[in-house]
Parts: sequence; structure tokens; C-alpha cells
Amino acid sequence: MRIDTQLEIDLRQAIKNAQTAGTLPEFEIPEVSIEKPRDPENGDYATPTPLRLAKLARMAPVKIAQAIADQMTALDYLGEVAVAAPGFINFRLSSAYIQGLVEQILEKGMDFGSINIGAGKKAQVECVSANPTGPITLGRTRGGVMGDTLARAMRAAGYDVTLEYYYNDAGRQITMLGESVKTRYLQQCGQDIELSDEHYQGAYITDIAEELFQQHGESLQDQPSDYFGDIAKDQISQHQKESLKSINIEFDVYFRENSLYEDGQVWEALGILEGKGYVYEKDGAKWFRTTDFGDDKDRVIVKNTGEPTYRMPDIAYHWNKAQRGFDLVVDFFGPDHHATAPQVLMGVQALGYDTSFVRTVLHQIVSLVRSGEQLKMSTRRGTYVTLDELVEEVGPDPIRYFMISRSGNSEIIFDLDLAVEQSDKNPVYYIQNALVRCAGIFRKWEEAGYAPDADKDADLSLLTHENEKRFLLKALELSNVLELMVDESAPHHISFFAYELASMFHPTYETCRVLHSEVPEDVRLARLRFYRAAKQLFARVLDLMGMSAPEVM
RNA sequence: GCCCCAGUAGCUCAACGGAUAGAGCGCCGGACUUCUAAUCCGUAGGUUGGGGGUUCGAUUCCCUCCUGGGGUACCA
Repeated sequence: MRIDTQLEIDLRQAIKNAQTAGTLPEFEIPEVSIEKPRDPENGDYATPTPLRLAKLARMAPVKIAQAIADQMTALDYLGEVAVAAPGFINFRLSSAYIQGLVEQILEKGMDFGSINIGAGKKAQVECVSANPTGPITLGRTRGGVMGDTLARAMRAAGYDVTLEYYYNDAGRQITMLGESVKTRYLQQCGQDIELSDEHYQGAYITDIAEELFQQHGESLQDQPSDYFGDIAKDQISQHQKESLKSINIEFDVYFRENSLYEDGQVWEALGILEGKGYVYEKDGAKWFRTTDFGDDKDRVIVKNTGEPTYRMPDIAYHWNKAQRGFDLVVDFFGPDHHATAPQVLMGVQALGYDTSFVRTVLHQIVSLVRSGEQLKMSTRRGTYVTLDELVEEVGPDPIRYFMISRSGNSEIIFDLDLAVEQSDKNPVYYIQNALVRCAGIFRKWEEAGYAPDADKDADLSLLTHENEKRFLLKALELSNVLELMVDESAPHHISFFAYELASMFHPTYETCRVLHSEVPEDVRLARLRFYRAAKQLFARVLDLMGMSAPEVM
């Protein structure tokens, strides 16, 4: 049981007890809350509940607080219960409870901090969803890291999560892709032919064409551009998967847009919208009456060519998600899709579904800085930086960390120099170095000839240093962080937590030595136990962030 | 015009309606015979863009205005 949840239950019971004892009047008890005070002077936990009860009880908040506090003095996990103006009750955990966290962390291992607010509910996280027409870009990477990190948090919070990638494997873009590759191929064959502005200009197109030329010579010249499109799309798609895997993102499902056509769901959904009167024809196109749902203008869903716009399959896809029975769906969208998300939900609503099961998480752009200079990027000119290039330059861990180092609502300025800097200025190294320092203690320990498991029965009551206590209290916050991440669909909280945990660790490492000669033997064993737990906890937190946990750097 | 996001310390950003608004960087000043100084300790720094409102209490919620960014396709 989470200690703050326990405290909430006991607080509620204390209010009841005070009412029974007559120190509080009878009233229906509203929601009570436990929070972490910002200032540690105000206890490890606190509640402002007496302030909220003032009206109901018709008493001064401080008196209410005292009446409740009097009922909570016997709880064994609490060391102190204090009333503070203007009506807070501050709680301090007992030393024994805090020291006992060391064993809790070691017992739970990679499940430490897990909660069960998901209770096995089916959830889906959709992110990246780039079309197979080019490499993964930085913007898509951000969505991917955010989505994957949230998925990890949701799993740790008891959800049954499917991580899903949706991509367009047919239609105009693939046609353009095929034409682009074919053109490059024909150039290889010596033909005088140029790409148009609409074609994909990137060097990867030429690479694919060159490879085809090397394998098949000039024998493919009469193949239609669809032939080239199919090959290119499969190759690029495969490459995207590998790129994402290199930063520890692996999808459970790759959902093909074309399957919505093959199964007829696009036309079926359109038929329902038409049947309900949400569609009208104008200028040879079919328009979806989004103004019925608060949009400022109606939107085309079938072009005058008879081909649906991207909105129609997007709506069908979300209709499909609804039918698959997800209790919760989280979609990540980059800045270029901010406007379309609401329209898709309008479609799902028009199809007769309550859209509250879908949450859309928007994020802002990522820009790169090197030597203090902002790098100019343009997708059209093909001068963008790809995920692969970034992995090659800085490695996967800094990418994972910095992509969730800000709230999605803030722009990220990715500093290429900082990302590889090996110092306390770089949070990635700062955090990982905490685990490295723990590992170092264990190496030296065994070198000094001690038994590897000498700490297993250590007397944890010897962990009396304030720094050790602060670290363990911070560890206790992991559950709250996971809950917050899931409630807000906001993965960035874990990066702040990891940093704070490290900043509690390093001072402890400086002050609470293990192998130094002046440390008494029993304290030495207790501290070794502590660092064993600390190491375990960093491994846990790094795993939640999809980062590696190196023992040496 | 309309929609979304942002505006908090010199800079980059946190802060699930609570107490004296916090970190990092930068600045300034300190600390290594002993587990990696890849680190630690300390000082300074604020009218939370402006103005109203709701509340016992607002950076947080509501209204309005200002500034910056993005979007506003019969592209996806």
C-alpha cells in the first residue's frame, strides 16, 4: 500500500473518530487530500483538509486540525503529527519506516513504485505514425519518445498497453514516392530526366535507386512506378523500425491505413456519416459538416476526384480504435497536426461514439543547437536532421532524456554539445553516474575481500544521516510521479524526478562513505545495503525512461 | 479573422487550487591523502506579461488586453 494512500485512509478515519468523540460536529466528510509540502520544514506529508472543512464544521481551521491530529498519534508509521497555521496538519514519517524503504526497494526491484490505477484496463498509445516516405525526423522522434515513455509509465500503473504506429501505405504520397525512386533509377540508367517539385528530393531516394540498379541493372526500366513505390515503402518502413529500435522504441502494432480501405471501413464510416446527414456535396466534393461540432468551417472529406482526404481514413481509424474496445487511447501529435486532431474527434462523435476515451497530446517543435548556434532545418529542402544522424552523434540515451526533458507544450532546444558532455552539467551523465558510483562501491567492496552479500542482515536503524533520509523520501515519490504522468498524459515528469533523485544521491555519496577507515563496521554494512537499494532504484528509473544503466562510464 | 501553445530569476525551464514560487545553466566564493572531482558545499538573483473576477487561499480556474511561436489545403 502506498504510504500517502494509507495516510489518506487514516486521515478520513480520524475525522470520523473525532466526530464520534464529539470534538468535531457531524457533517458528511468530503474528499480529503494528502500532499507533499514544498518546504520540508512542513513535514514529509501534509494535508490542508481542515481548511476545507471550516465551513462544514463551522469551526476555526486550526481547531479542526487539532481535533483530527489528536486522533492520529498512534499510527506506527508516523513519527510526528503537528498542527500548523492557518490549518494544515503536517506529518513526519517514522525513522523506522523510512529506513525500511531500503528493503522495500530491494524486494520490489523493477516493480518498485508501481501502482494500479489502470486496474488492467485496455489502453492504446499511438505515436510517431510517420508515412513510409522518408527517415524519422526530430519532431516524430519527440512524439515517439513521449509516447513510449508514457506507455512504460502506464504499464507500471497497471494498464494493458498497446503501443501503435499508424501509417499511410497507399495513395498519393506512395505514388509520389514511387515516381521519385523510378526517376532516380532511370537517371542511373543514363536517362535525361528530372524530379518535379512534388517529388521526394532526399538522398535516401537515390540510395534506394542505386541499390536497385546494382542488383537489377537496367532491367527494371519498364516497371510501373508502383513497383518502385512498393519496394521503397517497404524498405523505408523497415528502416524506420530499426531507427526507432535504436532508441528503444518497439511498437506492438503497425497499423496500415490501406487496411481500412481493404476492409471497407472507410466507406462504411462515410456511409454512416452520410446517413446521419453530416455530409453534403459542393463543387463536386463531399464536405463533412464539422461546424455542427463547433468548427469554424466545414471540411472536405472526399475530393472531387472521388478520393478521400486524409481526414476520412483518420476518422475511420479512430472509429476502429473505438470498436477495438480500448478504455483509453492516447494520441501524440506534432505541431503540424495540431489542427486536425479535433476534426477527427468530431468524426468519431458524429459516428455515435463518446470521444472521452481519446486523449490527444500535442507537442511543440524540437530545434538543434551546436556551439551556441541554432541549426536551420527545412523538410522541403531536405536539410533536416534525422533520428539516425542524431543517434550517431550523441547516442540513444541523451535523445531519450532530452526529448522528455520539457513539457510537451514547450519547445525543446536540443544542445548537441551538452548532450555528449561528460559532466554534472549534462543531466544524462549526472543521473547515470549515480548508478556508476554505486557499482563502484560494490567493485571495491569485493576487491577488499568482503563477502558479496555481507549486508543482507544489516541494521538499517544505523541509517541516520539526513541525506540518506532525503534520498529515501524522494524514492517514495516515484508512485506519485507515475500517477501524475498517467493522469496528465505528461511523460516529462519522470525526467525531472530522475534528476532530483540523482541530486539527492550525490550529496549522500559524498557524506555517507562506506569503505573509509573511520566508518564503523555495522554502519558500513547498513550503508552498503542502502547503496544496493539506490543502485536498484536508478536501474528502475532509467528503465522507465528507456535508457541504459551502465555500471562503468 | 479563427484555433492551439507559450510569456515565471540574466538564460533554459518546473511547480497534480495550498504554506516563504523552485531547479539547472551563468555569476561570485569555497572543498579532493581514503568507494571515480564525471562530484559536493555556499552567496546573490522575482511585481509569475498587464488589468479585472471566483476562492479562506490563484503561477494554477474564468473574462479581457498585449507580445512571441505554430496552425488555419480538394497534402498527410
